[in-house]
Amino acid sequence: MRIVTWNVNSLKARLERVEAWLDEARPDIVCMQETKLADDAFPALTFQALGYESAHYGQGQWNGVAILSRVGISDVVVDFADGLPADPDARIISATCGGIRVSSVYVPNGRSLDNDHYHYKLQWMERLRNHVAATCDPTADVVVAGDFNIAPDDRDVVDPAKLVDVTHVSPQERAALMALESWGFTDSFRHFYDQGSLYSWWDYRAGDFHKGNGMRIDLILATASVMKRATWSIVDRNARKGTSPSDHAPVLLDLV
DNA sequence: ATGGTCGTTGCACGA
Repeated sequence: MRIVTWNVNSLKARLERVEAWLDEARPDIVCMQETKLADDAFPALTFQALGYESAHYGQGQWNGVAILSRVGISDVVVDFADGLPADPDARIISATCGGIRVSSVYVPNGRSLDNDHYHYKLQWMERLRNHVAATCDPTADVVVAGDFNIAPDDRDVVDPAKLVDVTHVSPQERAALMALESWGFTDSFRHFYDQGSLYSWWDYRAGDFHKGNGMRIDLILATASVMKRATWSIVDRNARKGTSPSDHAPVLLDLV
């Protein structure tokens, strides 16, 4: 079974490339972020023709998350299931696919450390942990995959010394991610590669991709029972090349 | 040399 997370940065702008990539990589479960579509604009029939059932939670214009599955999709939950007031943004959708409880998440960017959006980001991460703890068992098959907008540690950036007092690397953000992982998750890519220099996002500007100036912020978190089945993980940076790419590359995790 | 590009929308803003 192949599980993928990919921030497509507008499915409307990216559909042709997404279709071509799905045909090539043949994933079984795809967690997608930043579809930037309303639910009635989501191209479910296009994915159906490629063999995928799907569930989408969008608002149009910004955000928007989806799950595609070739191994069934049931018990779809949009937003957090914690009884608190709904998140104003469409940033999380969960479903059961092939026996795995899967969530596709688009963690808030944070913008800057002195921005209200940064506090929203930290609160969102805490709420994500509570959501997982309330709805899942750490001994079960659970995957939370998506754009976390957090580089877990200094191996996940090019030059840590240049990243002081900025989002994605602050101790508070990293602690929030560690708190989520401590519930029972492994950063599956890191399980297979303990070196750095393999990133999942590169700014469109300044030729960052070609300079290798990226960050690893797209993660597939998996519980122990899923990790026992894991055989390899990779970032497909080829998907970041060529005409009209997303600024993120897909991350893959294969299970037996 | 400290910018630079995208995607949205609408004549800026978010990432």
